[in-house]
Amino acid sequence: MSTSGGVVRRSLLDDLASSMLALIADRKLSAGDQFESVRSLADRFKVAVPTVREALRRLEATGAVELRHGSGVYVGPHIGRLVLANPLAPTPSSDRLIELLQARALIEPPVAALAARVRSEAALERMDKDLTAAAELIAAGDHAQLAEINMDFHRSLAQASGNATLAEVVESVTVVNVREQLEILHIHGDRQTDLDEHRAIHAAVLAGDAELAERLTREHLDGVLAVINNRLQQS
Amino acid sequence: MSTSGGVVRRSLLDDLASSMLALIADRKLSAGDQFESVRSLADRFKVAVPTVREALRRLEATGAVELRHGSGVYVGPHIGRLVLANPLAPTPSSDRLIELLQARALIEPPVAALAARVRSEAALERMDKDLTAAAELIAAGDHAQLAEINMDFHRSLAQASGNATLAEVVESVTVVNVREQLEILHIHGDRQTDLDEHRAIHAAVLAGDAELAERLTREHLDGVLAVINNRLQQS
DNA sequence: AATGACCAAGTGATCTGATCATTTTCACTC
DNA sequence: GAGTGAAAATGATCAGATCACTTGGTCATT
Repeated sequence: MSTSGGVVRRSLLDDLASSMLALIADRKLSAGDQFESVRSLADRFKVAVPTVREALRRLEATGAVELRHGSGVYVGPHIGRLVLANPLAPTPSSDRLIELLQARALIEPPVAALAARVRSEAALERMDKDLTAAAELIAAGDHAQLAEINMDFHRSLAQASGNATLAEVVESVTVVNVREQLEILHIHGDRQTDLDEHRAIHAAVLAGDAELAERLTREHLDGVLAVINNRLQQS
Repeated sequence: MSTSGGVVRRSLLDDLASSMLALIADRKLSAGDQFESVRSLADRFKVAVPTVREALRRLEATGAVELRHGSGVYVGPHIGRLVLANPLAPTPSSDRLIELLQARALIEPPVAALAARVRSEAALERMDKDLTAAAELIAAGDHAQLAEINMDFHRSLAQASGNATLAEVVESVTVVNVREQLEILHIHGDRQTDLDEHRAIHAAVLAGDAELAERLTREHLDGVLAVINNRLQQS
């Protein structure tokens, strides 16, 4: 009896999927590491290749593994996460978009406050990098990239709270589809204002001023929400 | 040219998956509706059965569809959601558990406040039902079921906010694995106290007292967190 | 007429084994 | 030593068959 092979029976595919996760855990693999070939897994678990592939697709759907054509199966970036953005989510309707932003305006300010108290080292540096990158992208006029980086800033801010679950939640609600939706609606806030506000939030967090960080984050998101509400009423 | 068949090429499986989602959307199917048989989908998209199944497994992983042996393929309960609890998440460690509860203590109070302002009809009734059910389960001594219902109460509370995204976030952080973890750690709060606190929150929401609802929810979750911290230090 | 046992069709689950496409490695050439 | 190209490893997809479960209807029993 050991770590591998020989599933215990229950529904084959369920068992396969969890056995493979267990295998990854046993080997202490983490995101990016190579796992094991499809054929080898089929041999190990005594099942056919298509069955293994179904199980892998299930894991792949949530970012637990990645299948790279011609290369192999790798551990995915979202292994072990509790909260996820639905990878199959449709681009949100205007209503859903507003709802999403309201949710962010509710959640992120207290997260910023916590971040100001905790000030997780690595995340602070990441925020700084995000701000630098954003400034460059504004100068270069690359608005698509800028939108990404701005979202990154919010994610870095959440990571500074030191709470991985909160970081996952914020990551999930700063989902990229939103950018597409904003572009469809031709909504663009004042980019320089956004950057300034982000800088102010960063400074507040760095200074450990929780109340200020919370207030600035709330005002920032409420501002974004106001812009969007305005534009939507116009159309 | 029409709604079905004939994918546009990009990576077959990606296309298949999104084509199937598009098909579901076109037919205006919603959770629980029967979709289409695997073989029929294979014919429609001119691909082999195992390929269709891989795509279906991908959709299944996030609750977009369900495959019922001998019966058919059905639309899943999570279709269209933005935020999800990772269905493959491991039972959290003690640290992760505390983190999770801290996240809840941060997020849920403002959600409760919003709920008190919005008071979405259906959700209020659901909260009431949850409370009734909880009282009965306490009497019956069914602690496992009770834990579920208590989580349901928190989800119903979030739904009362009228913001689907917030409801999804709260649903994701009230993930069921936590119950297992609590049982492993032999942590049980005072059940009657929990029920009383839930009732008080419900009353505050019903009365439209946002400040009170927020405060009570915060105290409630901080209390749960305190209990867990105590027990963990003992061991 | 109501009930229950049984059968048959539909459908998902899994297998076998082959072929194509992409990536990676490495020996060979220049 | 650098570039090139074949070969190996590996994922992607196909085809068709068989097993297992669900469901609805038939039919005998009561």
